[in-house]
Order: sequence, then C-alpha cells, then structure tokens
Amino acid sequence: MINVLQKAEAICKQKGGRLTEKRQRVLSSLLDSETPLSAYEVADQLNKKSEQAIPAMSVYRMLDFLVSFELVHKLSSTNKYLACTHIACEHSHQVPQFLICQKCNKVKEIGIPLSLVDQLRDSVEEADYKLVNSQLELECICQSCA
Amino acid sequence: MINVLQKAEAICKQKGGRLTEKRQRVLSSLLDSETPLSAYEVADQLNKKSEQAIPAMSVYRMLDFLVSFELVHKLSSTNKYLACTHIACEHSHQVPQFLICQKCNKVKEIGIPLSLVDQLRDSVEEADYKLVNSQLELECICQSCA
DNA sequence: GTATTATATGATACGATATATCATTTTATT
DNA sequence: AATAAAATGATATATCGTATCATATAATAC
Repeated sequence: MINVLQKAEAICKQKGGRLTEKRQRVLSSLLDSETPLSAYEVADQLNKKSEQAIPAMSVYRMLDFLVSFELVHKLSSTNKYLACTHIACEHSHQVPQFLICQKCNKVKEIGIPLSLVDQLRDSVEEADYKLVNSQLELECICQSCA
Repeated sequence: MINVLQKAEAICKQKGGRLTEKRQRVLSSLLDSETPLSAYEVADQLNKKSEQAIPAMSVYRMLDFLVSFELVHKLSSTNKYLACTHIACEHSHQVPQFLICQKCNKVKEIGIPLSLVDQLRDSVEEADYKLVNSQLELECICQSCA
C-alpha cells in the first residue's frame, strides 16, 4: 500500500501536481474501501478516524484533483469514487470499464478487449454519433453474491 | 403522437396498469422534449402550461410507474428520463442503448448488435461477474454538434 | 530569509435532487 | 351506497453538488 502512495506521488509530480497530505488521506480512504464512496462518505470516513476533520466541500475538490490525475475514477451512474486499481502498474492505462455488483456494491475494474471497443465505436458511428468516452459502467452480480 | 399515447394506454391495460390522465401528461411532456428531463424539469414543464400543476414528488412516482411499464427509460448517468422511442413499434423490445450527446444533451436510443452484447457478457464472465443489465449509456457527440 | 505570488483548503450559503411519511382524493369492487 | 385499493397531494427531511469568499500553506523571486 505504501508503494501505491509513493507511486501516486510520483505520478503527480511528473504531471505537475502536488499530492498533499489531505489528498493522500482522501486517496487512502478510497484504497481502504471495499466499495466506491461518495464525497460525503469519504468525508465521514476521514472524520471518523478524525486525526483532523476535512469538510465535505474540500473533499469534492480533492476528489476532482485525484480524478484529473487519473488516480481515482468517478462512476457517473452512482456518483461515487473509487481508487484506480492500476496506480502501481507500469503499463500505460487504457480506458477502464467497471463491473458494479448490484447487491454488495463491490466494483471490479477491467479492461475489455480493444476489438470490442472498436465494434462499439462502429455501432455508434452507424447511428451518426461519435463515441467520446468508452468508459462503461455495467450492472452486474459478483461471484460471491451470485 | 396520438397513436403513441393510445398504444401506451393499451400496453398499460395489457400489463394491468392504468395510464391516468396525469401519467399521460408526464409521458407527453417527455415525448415533446428534445432532450431527457429530470423529474423536476418535467414538473416545471407541466406547471408552465399549467392546465393544472403537478407537484414534483408526484412526478417522481409517475415516472417510476412509466419506467416499470417500459414506456420511459431512466438514464442512470444523468438521472434523467426520456420516452421510449419504440412505444408504437410492434417488435419485441430488446435492452436499449443510449448515445448521449455531451454538447446538446440529445439522446439517440439504439439497439447494438446482439453479438456485441454477447461478447460483452463473455468479457464480464471472464472477470467472474455476471451481467444483469446490458443497458449502456455512452458519452458521444451527435452529428450536428460535431 | 522575507516578500510576493500561486495554490490549496476552510467556511458558508444556496439550490437541486431524492426519499419517506401521512393525508386526501379518486377509482374499482362488491 | 359501502368498502377496499390505488393514485395523488402535501410536508418534512436527507442527500448531493456548486458557487463564492476568506484563510492558510507552499512555491518563487528577490
């Protein structure tokens, strides 16, 4: 886990941003969580441990920062946030897809085959639209809930 | 348009529901709209014409009803509602996919090829999840905005 | 090191969104 | 007409999210 945070800090530095202590705490709280959290839930988490409370409005900004540096993903279907599972990976990141368990809310981040994305793009273009984001959020049931 | 409402009423009756006058007005307001509307926006629409105001909380329930009878779809990414474009069609309905223009918010409802859905399902199962809903909401740009 | 600037965070207010609950009205059934 | 079921209205409340201004912290220049 420490490695992840170190890698995260390196990524920030490289892209010209700063992983401050509070941003780090927000990220950690997501890394610790089994399920995606809303901004307010992150705030509650942090205020529970309460080394020092962080107001929810600040959490929003910190989450925005983390998203813009691709350390955190935002699920638009649920408006919740989850840490990228590939922070410590070396390979370049493709657009993630998310499998969201409807029962336990656990989320698995996968990369679907590129050919599938291409087919999707084709299908969209047949309808005279242009795909601008291939992040998919799929309603699923995980194995342990099934 | 009148045909659509008549067909909608028939669908309700067949499934054991009632398309009341107010539910019909909610549906009409979505049919008239170029873009998906939130519950509050529907309420505003109706209260503007104001034959008789309908409180937003009631609109929520009417939308829920219309969704459960598949006359209306809910976009979970934006929490907005749009009338099903296939109400008056005869063919049995498959799960819809939505192309959402990020600029003008217009939405096109399409059916992507079944083979693609199957591949998606396979990909999900490789990750030990089970796909329970293949409704996709894709961020796009429409032709006139491109 | 201090002053200046830029960035990050705190605090407050507000509006939009959504659910729950109970009261009232309307419709269906007998 | 009486009763039960369904639909709608009304209210309160919780949640979510943005905007704005003030304050604090870090980076930079001098």
